[in-house]
Amino acid sequence: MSIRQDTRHLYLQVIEQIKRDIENGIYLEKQKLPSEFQLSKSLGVSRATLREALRILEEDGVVTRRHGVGTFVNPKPLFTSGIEELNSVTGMINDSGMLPGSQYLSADLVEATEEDKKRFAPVELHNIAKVERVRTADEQPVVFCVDKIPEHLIPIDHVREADSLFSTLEDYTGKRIGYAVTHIEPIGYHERISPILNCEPDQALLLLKQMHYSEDDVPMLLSSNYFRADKFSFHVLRKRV
Amino acid sequence: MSIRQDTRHLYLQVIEQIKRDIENGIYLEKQKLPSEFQLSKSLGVSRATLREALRILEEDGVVTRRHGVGTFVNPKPLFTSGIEELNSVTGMINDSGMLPGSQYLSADLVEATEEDKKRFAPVELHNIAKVERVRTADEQPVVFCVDKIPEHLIPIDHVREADSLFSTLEDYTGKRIGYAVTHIEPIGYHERISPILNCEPDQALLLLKQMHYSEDDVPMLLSSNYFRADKFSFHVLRKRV
DNA sequence: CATTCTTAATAGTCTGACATCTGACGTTCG
DNA sequence: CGAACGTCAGATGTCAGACTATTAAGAATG
Repeated sequence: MSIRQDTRHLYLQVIEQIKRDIENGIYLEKQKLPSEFQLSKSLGVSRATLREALRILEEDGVVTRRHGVGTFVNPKPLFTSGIEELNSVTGMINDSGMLPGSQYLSADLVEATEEDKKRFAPVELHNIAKVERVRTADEQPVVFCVDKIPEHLIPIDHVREADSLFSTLEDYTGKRIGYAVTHIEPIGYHERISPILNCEPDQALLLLKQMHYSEDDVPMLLSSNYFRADKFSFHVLRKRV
Repeated sequence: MSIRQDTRHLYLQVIEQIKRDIENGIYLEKQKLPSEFQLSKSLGVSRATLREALRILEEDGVVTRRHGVGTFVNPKPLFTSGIEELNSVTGMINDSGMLPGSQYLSADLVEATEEDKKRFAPVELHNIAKVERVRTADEQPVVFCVDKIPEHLIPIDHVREADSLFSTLEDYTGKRIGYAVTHIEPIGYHERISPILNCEPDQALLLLKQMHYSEDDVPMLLSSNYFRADKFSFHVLRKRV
């Protein structure tokens, strides 16, 4: 038994607790939450702290607050797991109820190109591990992946054994991947990749070229994923600003 | 002189004020903001209110807060105007410093398909205006658009004259488009559209199929935009959840 | 010189109070 | 009877001040 299980800030824990409670059906959609006074008592935090948590939840669209009325649980988003939610390819295949797999085409230590260096800046790098894989769902090839990882982050031997590069990288470095800047590009036909994915000539691919960063903004992984558009569909909630 | 200029909640005004100050260079990138105590004094609000504002700014990635150290202005938006920011095609072309234009191919009142009805649900519709246009930037064709608008929202005559369907629709209905659910799809070669956009056979297109909603969630416009991928680039900040 | 201690500054949290808004109910008056 | 108004309770919004936890940097120590 540790003295202190959770050293993170209180308001973050409160956010998670409330999200959990909504998830678990303790607070129902469209229903009013207990008043701030009651909630702060039952959560064991001050009203000020609770309010910071509720602000964020409101900002995230989880709840709606109305002055003089109360705080209400928003109906579930219809549009979850859009493209703005970052997930590993393994995770995406898992989520669709299929069995993820990998076929290694190559895994080499190569010299970083100028573009690589620019992308990974300000981290200095000379050699990078370049991994080419075909990702499969129920044995069928669906994604072609080119991943580049700075040499010092993970030994190349580990890379070869990994099924999910994502979690291997996280386990090994102890850092969690927090976000990725992703460029979206359509590919009509790719001389090399399309045949590998068993694509008909008219089957287009969607290329997501992503620079992954740790939660503290350290560049960790540059990957180019070519998705068969008939196997994956992406959507996004675009908001007017 | 009104009794009261701004009836919105204080913390919202504080957020805007701080954003303005950052915009205007009063607070510089990477620099530390004044302490919460000082800031609350200079803004004339309580520390609690200021903190709610700072929380949101942190959540939005505008600032970073470090316990015991201070609040810092984040270096800035490498990632602005990603795909999650909804903008009309006219707006996008404008933003890139080019002259937007439209070429009408057709504008007819047609019967809604079953799929249309499903998309626009729960609004009931029978006939919809279907508009096909080629959007140009500096006279060059860059986007092919198919827009569908429920008949009752806007007379078809108005549609034909409109350069920006987006703003015409907003002006006419008095409702502002708030967001759009967008499906992302790569198109390799389109028999009809590719030639219209003067595309080489290997030039892929990016199709954004969007259902636009007003701020109060009323479906207003269904549009399919085929972008020349060499003329537009989209990116998105994907966050781990 | 390296390590530890002290201290100042700052964000995090708590308490209790008052202000303002909303919705519901009851009263008044035409 | 019905519409307008008044009142009130309960909720979120805002405030002031105090205390805690964390960090960084300088001082003291070995």
